[in-house]
Amino acid sequence: MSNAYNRPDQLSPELRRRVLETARRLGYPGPDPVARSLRTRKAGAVGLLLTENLSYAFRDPAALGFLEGLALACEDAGTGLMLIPASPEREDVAAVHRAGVDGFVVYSVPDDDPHLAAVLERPVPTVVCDQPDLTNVDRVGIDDRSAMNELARHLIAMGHRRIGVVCMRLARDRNDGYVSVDRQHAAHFHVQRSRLAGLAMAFSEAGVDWSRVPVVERFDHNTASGESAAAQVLDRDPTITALICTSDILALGAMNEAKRRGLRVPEDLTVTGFDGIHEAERAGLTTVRQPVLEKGRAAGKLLLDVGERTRPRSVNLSTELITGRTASAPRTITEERWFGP
Amino acid sequence: MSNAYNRPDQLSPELRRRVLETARRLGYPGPDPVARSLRTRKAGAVGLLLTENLSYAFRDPAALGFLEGLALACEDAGTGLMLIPASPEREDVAAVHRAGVDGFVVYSVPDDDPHLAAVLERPVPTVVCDQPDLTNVDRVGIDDRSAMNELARHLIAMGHRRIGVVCMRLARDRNDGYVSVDRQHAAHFHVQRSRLAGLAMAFSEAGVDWSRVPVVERFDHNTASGESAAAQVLDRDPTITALICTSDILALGAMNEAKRRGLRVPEDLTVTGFDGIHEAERAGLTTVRQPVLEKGRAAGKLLLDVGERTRPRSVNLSTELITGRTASAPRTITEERWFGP
DNA sequence: TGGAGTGACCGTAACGGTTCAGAACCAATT
DNA sequence: AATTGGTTCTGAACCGTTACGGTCACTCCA
Repeated sequence: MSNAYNRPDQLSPELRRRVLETARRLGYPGPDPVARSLRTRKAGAVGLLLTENLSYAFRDPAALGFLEGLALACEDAGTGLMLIPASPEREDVAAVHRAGVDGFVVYSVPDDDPHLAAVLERPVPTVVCDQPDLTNVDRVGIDDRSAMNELARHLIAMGHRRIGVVCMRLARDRNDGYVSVDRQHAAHFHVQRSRLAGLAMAFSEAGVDWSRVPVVERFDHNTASGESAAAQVLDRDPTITALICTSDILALGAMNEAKRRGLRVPEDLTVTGFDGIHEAERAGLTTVRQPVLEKGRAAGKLLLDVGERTRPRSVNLSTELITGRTASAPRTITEERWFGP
Repeated sequence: MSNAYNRPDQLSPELRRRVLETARRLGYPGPDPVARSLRTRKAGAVGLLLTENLSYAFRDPAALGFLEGLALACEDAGTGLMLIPASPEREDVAAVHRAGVDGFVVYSVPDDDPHLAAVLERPVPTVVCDQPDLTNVDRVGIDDRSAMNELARHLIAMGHRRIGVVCMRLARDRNDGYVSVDRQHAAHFHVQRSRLAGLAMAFSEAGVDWSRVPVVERFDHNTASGESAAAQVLDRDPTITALICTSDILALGAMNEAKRRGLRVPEDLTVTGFDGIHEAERAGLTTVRQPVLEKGRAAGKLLLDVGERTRPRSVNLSTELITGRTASAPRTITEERWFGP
């Protein structure tokens, strides 16, 4: 029976014809994929864990690019891609247990995520993208720290010393406000932690006391967050010359807020982002471009590559500093040089 | 054993503890989801069939909206969403056979699609969105014909009689060029066929000879297609006062081309779209808004709604005519009235 | 004290395929 | 005639789980 469908060469055409004929007559709908998966130990699909309301993935351009790359890799391999329903609010990891997949791709989740823990218990290969950074699990990502460090040096070279920072959520708890250095170090999101560390290192070397740099965190990732965060920083510290945001979305929001206050960018305020999304390019944002689509594709390839099983493997993709039109030397540079930072 | 994991109330805490303890000691990774699916006849996932390069779904805003809505419905139900790798180039329907899912959502495929045929053979519920329009299969969509008809009447009321039309692909074969009335009627894509029919009806009633209206088709759906298609129409028929596009993407391309030619929109040329995507709104496009996210959500709900099994069910969502800034009365309206259309 | 009732626990039979060993058959060789 | 080789076909085992019914010990009440 099985042979009639899957291995036509193993039996005579006559028998095959007869088998298929009776199968049709009996209304047999073809081999059951689940039973097949059980026997062959292959599900023909990979699971994607996002731990974020799923619609986030469809609205955030960076996540979307990743998703597209992953989908392409799966398509190439003829493998299904299953989106696991794991919103942050539901602690219920049953969905992870129920997923009939050959492996998982985990995209940008906090290191204490319960769904991630459930994934790692499953006896299937896993690839983590961006975060967390786990030893003994395959990984795809970028060097967030040095990428941000490079951007910081770029601003420092321009003369910026009085800066403000807007970053994405650092942990699973909501903290829309200022971030202590302790919280920065304890952040459960490796990516944000690294980007802040890159900034801290560069500015410390330039003689700036990092502990006095205002860093504001926002839980939700959208332009409204960027706006309110920028407002919060500018309200407290109107003398800053640059506002560094850890994502383009936040930076676009910050630019809205700057315009609302009548601040010209970059003449009155330098604004920078991170990601290199399309909208940022259109706005001429100074930012760091990371290859989001390639990240997805690399994650898929790594997971589906049955060869090379010398785990763990780690892929670091390269980033590029994009010098746009939103960063320039601060107006008050000479004055600042005089008085010191 | 099974009870220890899934039904703690069926056994004493003591035994449960002992079972779990030994399980851990033996390195038992928890119940196998595939075996469970086989036994319970529930896969806990629905399949999505797109029959379009998967990355299309992530680039086309309308498709993306649908995807988001569907993902939300699945998330609410705690169900996985599996993207089936079925690019149009590969005739290989094995992926459909291999998918361990409880049902399929089919989004906008031609009526002669082989993957669709394979889906319909599977003994699981199916919901089709937009196209094709099959009797005895659940359906979610809009009334494309009357929506487009309403838009046409809007333009007719403004005085437009000399029009050109740009539409998306009408069949699986590539035909980048003019479309005969025969091909319009024979189109394998129900949605495009209906939209053209809505136009044809409105303009025929207004005294326009539909067979002489230039209709140009493009296989690829992007702004470049809109540009070249608009160019093709305007080259042959520079006297048209309105260019009606069957999608916003095409319309945005058409506007680019108009600008390139120094034609002002809407003073020199009226341009309209269809879908109501975000970018169209920003551009002030006159178009028809359809609730893409709701379509996805409705499709998911229909599929997952275990109750009501009086099939087939059909959901028609309502559309809305958006009067933007890209349509106005033709400049030559008095002249045209004098000489007739 | 016996019998019914209750609850905890356990054994077994599907679920629907794939795979593989070996039977059956036929032809060719020794 | 017996052995060998090769092909086609059949049957049984197995994948890991859940549903179900049966066993057993224990309690409660007459």
